Amino acid sequence: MKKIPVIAIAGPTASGKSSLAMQLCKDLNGELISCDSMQIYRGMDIGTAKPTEKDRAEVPHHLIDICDPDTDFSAAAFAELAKKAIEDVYSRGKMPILCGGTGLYLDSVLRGVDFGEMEPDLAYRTELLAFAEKEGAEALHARLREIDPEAAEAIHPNNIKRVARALEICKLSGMTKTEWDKNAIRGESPYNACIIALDYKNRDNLYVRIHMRVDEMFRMGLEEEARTLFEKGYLASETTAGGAIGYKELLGYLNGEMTKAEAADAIKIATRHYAKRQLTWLRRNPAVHWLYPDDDRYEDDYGFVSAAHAIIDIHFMMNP
RNA sequence: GCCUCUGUAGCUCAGUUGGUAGAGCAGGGGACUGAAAAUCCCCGUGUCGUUGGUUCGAUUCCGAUCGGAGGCA
Repeated sequence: MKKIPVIAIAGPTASGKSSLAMQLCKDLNGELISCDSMQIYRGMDIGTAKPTEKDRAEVPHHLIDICDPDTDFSAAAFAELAKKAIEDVYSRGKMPILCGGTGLYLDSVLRGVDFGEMEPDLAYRTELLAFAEKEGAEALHARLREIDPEAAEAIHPNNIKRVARALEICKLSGMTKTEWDKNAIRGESPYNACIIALDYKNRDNLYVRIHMRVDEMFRMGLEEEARTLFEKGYLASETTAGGAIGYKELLGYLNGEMTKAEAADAIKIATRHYAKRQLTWLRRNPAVHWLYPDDDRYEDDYGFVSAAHAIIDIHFMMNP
């Protein structure tokens, strides 16, 4: 059976993914499918650098603003929705173009992981974290080692979140996490994906873009947006949305614990760290085609976009 | 002009009772596959302001000198 062709634009935050993806959508009669763990939340617009109304009117965007910030979301839920979106776009004769910085989400979609039905067990999670708090991280890790030594070997004892997650999967699935993973990733990817990832020759160029973007967010009213979310109780909770960069750092300022300048600085630092982690995630994937916006050989934006087209053309020529 | 404090890693600072030094942050690298903008792991040689002296040996003690902060005039 012929695989559905898709294009994926990945890369660290503020690298220029969105504008490249937008241009490709226009050039290739495509629709954009966001793979971003924070842009799915309504009301978090400025801090997550969501595409503008104008952009969204020009090119259809999928999987943005699909739930409220207090919703429990997961990579599995995302993969399910993304699969439907891709099939929908493709069935209408358009090119699905994925774009986003959440590596786990992107991979979950592209690998065609079969997650199956399983609701998260939040009560058990809390219980495990409380256990680690009281008895120590080593004690929690020992519990996992007893049930699933292989998974325990792979996860550092200090990483209690992931140790707890592994135990949760064991409990819910009735098998070890190691076994569960083997079952889930057995299937081959249903997509013929051309993955392009952006990086900068000079890391400072990326960081300057990040700094400018954060300053711009403040000018656009990030503070007001954060205050609104804060008042609705969205930021106080332990939800995924509450961990979003740009909001959690502003909490300290809204509580009067730091100045606005200090909060802005904290946002920039957190964003730089995040960008670095995104690059680490992408670098281990041998399938990605790297593209450098600050490469001297691109005289202008047009040259850069042309390079992206060349990569896409070659990919689909060699993988029809 | 005099007195006191201070000058150590990109930044903030420890420290060496004289045997050339170490934390946090920043920065770099890595992991990650049903919470992921989350979570976790690894990486610290720098003319110890400069210059004389004492000493086997000084970043550490003494003198001078140049920056910085404060006080008295």
